[in-house]
Amino acid sequence: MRLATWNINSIRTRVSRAVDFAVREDIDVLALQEIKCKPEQFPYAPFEEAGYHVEAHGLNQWNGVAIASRLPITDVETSFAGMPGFAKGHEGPDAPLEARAIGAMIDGVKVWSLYVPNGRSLDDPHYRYKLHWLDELRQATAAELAANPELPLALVGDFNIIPFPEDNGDPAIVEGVSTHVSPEERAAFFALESAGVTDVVRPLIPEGFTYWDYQRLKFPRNEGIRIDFVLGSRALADAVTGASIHRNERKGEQPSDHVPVVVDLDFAGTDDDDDMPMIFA
DNA sequence: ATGGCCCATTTTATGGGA
Repeated sequence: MRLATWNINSIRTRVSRAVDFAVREDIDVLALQEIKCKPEQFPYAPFEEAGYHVEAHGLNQWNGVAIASRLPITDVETSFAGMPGFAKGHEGPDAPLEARAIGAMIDGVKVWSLYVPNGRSLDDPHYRYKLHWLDELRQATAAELAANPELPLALVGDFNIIPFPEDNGDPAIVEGVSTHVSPEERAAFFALESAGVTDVVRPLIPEGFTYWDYQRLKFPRNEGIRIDFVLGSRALADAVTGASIHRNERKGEQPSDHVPVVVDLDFAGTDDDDDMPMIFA
């Protein structure tokens, strides 16, 4: 399986970019974030003509996530257990859920396309929402893997966290001042490791940005940040044979401000049966 | 001079993005 994640920043504006990329790169599963539309507004036809089935989750013009797949999709979910909601002036347990998660089983792999809340500023209610959302994601992930430790599980998407100082090439994002780099956000990101998932791209690609702001010539100056990740359970990580960050997708007409991140998975090479020897051809 | 963008919307302002 060749699995990609991409914050597309409006699928209606960039549908040809998304489909062209998927076809050109031979992607089996494309997880999208920020589709910025409702399911009935999603441009399904170009995907279907290219052989992809799409499951989309969107409630309004904000957020929105989807999974496009050439392989059969089952067990679609549009929120994880405990996922909190948010609305202006409407914090708390009864706040409405946003369209920030869609999960599905695809060829034995559980894939979640995630769009983590931005946080806005350190003193904003949205920041507390972001930390709560991440803590619930950690708990849901831990529970899912406790119930099925051998599950190949992929949490992919825009995490809106810059894990390491070297992932921040944007001088506008300042440690101690800005969101995305606070100790609490980084702790929430690394706490996902305790739930059983790790960044499977980092070992193969130690350096590289996935987002450059549209403003102030950030891309030509290479003042980007690394915030888009593929986190995998042990069974998934053991199957990774390659990874790539598609920096060229930031170029050209009407790019998204994010670029795709791709991982190659080969489960045939994984010996996950303790009683049987590996069979070599 | 130290800024310069882009998206969607019951659009000509506003909310959101990181």
